[in-house]
Formats: sequence, C-alpha cells, structure tokens
Amino acid sequence: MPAALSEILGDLITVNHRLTRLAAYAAHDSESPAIWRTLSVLRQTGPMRLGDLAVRSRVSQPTATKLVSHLAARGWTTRQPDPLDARVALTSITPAGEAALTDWRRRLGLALLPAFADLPTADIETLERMIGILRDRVDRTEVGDRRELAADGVPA
Amino acid sequence: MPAALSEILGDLITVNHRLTRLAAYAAHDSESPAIWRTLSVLRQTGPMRLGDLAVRSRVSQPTATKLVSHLAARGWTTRQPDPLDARVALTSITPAGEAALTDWRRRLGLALLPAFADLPTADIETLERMIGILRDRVDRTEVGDRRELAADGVPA
DNA sequence: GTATATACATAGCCGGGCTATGTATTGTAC
DNA sequence: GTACAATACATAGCCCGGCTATGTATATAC
Repeated sequence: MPAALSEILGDLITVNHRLTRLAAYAAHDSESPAIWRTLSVLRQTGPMRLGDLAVRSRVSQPTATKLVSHLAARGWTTRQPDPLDARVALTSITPAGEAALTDWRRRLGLALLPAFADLPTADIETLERMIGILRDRVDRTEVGDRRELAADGVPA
Repeated sequence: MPAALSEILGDLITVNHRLTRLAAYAAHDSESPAIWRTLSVLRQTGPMRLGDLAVRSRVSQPTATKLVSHLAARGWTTRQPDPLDARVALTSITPAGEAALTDWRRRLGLALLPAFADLPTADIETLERMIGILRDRVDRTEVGDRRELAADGVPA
C-alpha cells in the first residue's frame, strides 16, 4: 500500500533539508544557496523585473533586492532601466554570472560525486526523472500566489 | 545519451534549493528548516552527544549548540548529563518534539499537496524511490568526514 | 492637478551559518 | 599525584538570508 502523497511530500522536504547541508558541506561553498538559486532563475527565465524575480524565487521583494545587490556587486548581474517605466529596472545575468553558475554546478557535482559514485544505473535514471518532475512542479506552481498553496484548514 | 552523474547532482541541488523556498512559502513555516532538520536527526538516531549531532546534521559544533538551545527553549529537546563524563550531555527529543515534528510534516504535506495533486502514479512512485535513495546516501555519507567529500583538484 | 496605485529601496529585526576562542573535564606522563 | 595535553561543549562576534513595515519615486485615474 503506497504512502499518502502528503506524507511523501513531507519526506521529500525533510531529506531535502539534509541534502542541502550535505551539499554545502561537501562543496565548501563560499556563496549561499540563495545566490545560486537567484542566478538559476535569471538564467532560466531571462531578464526580468525585480518583483517577478521575487515571485519566481519565492522570496519577498526586499529579499530579492538584497540578493540582486549582492549579485551586481560580484558582477554577475546587471540592471537596465525600462524606457517605458522609470520605476522598473530589468535584471539580467551577465556572462560572468553564467560562468560562475556553470562553475558552481561543476564543482558541486564533483564534490558530491564520491557519495553517489556507486549508484546503480537504474537509480541514476530515477534521479533524473525525479529532477524533471520537481522542476516542472516548481516552475508550474510559481505562477500561483501564496493563498492558493496554503490549503485552508491548515493551521498556521 | 545520459547526462554525466556530476551534472545530474548539480541539477539535483539546484532544484532542491528552489523546492526549499517553495515549501517554506507554501507552509507559512514559522520555524526554520534547521529546527526541523535537527529534530529529524534526533528522532532518527536517538539521544546523542552534541558533537555527534553536529556531524550527522552537517553543521559546525557551535551551530549545533545554538539549535539545541532553541529546541530546548521550545521544550522539544532535553539534555541529560552523562554520568561517565561530566563534559557530555546527551540530547534527546521530547514527546512534544515528536509531536511538533509530526505536525510539521503533516502541515507541510498538505500545503504542498495542491502543487502535486495531479501527479501520475508512476511519478509518485519515482518520488518515493528517489527519496529512499537520497536518504540512504545522506545517512551513509554522514559517517565520513569533510575531506573525503571534497574531491582534490576542485578549487575552493 | 490631486489622489491612488505601483515598483522598488531602506530600515531594522531575528535566525542560521561560520571561525576563533574560552572553560571545564578527562586522560596521560612521569 | 601533579602537570600537561586532549576533549566536549559554550561563548563571542561576524555575515548573510529571511521577514515586516515603511519610505520614495513614478505612473495612472479622474
């Protein structure tokens, strides 16, 4: 009998949090997950306004402002004013940002490799499929707003 | 042609970071991932010394001290002195801690459910298998130390 | 032209992460 | 058995990422 989906999701997030620490520990990452996550969104989606970036990254607008500032300070993003609306500035990933992101993923993969080196081919395929599933869900859910996600009747 | 394992691992961590934000956002979680991660480790492993907890959680010893203090303040852990060694105190999860952890997983699962509700059975099974794989690797790697993981030749 | 709405920035708080260091206890040399 | 080294944990102090509340400038409505 399969476990309830909601329980599986709980397990998923739990193992996720532990994997996050393992990755940070393994990779000696001097930058934070937030930096790479933001860069990943920018690369995937292209130049975007700060507010949209916040929504897609699932952080608040002030947090997005901070992250973009840090990224700009490292030369990994740039901002171009919107000629149609002076309040808006579109943030883009720079070539240096793309390179840094690519390099991070390379280093991370290599650092985790020892822990997964003997993984059977079937398991590797499972991993790939699951990554695709999750990416799809994260992207797709991204358009919705908060109240859609937080099911009613779930106590805060 | 399958992607290189190291690239898959990079993708895994990337989607992981985004999923973490989605979960936090969806669940309105007032506590931090670190709190739940620490509780999970304690529940899985049983009473343990602070140093071991730090290793298994993949955080530094001072960070473990902080987390355990917060957990104790909430009544979710207790510490018993080791009669054989006065320097040591074993930290255990309390019944209240178990209940809080269980409740968190329930709320989290429910909050994420809308985003995954229409997942095909095959994908659900993929998720379950993958969770098992990751849990196994995280647990197994946990015994090793840092230098084993950080592959030589990978620039810091 | 004034009021409201929008896009982003700033201020200020707290928790989680780290390194460096302190303190108490244990173990060990002799 | 006393002095020294090693161990287990605590403390100090830093930075970043997360948030809410609020400010400021621009755009829009009328």
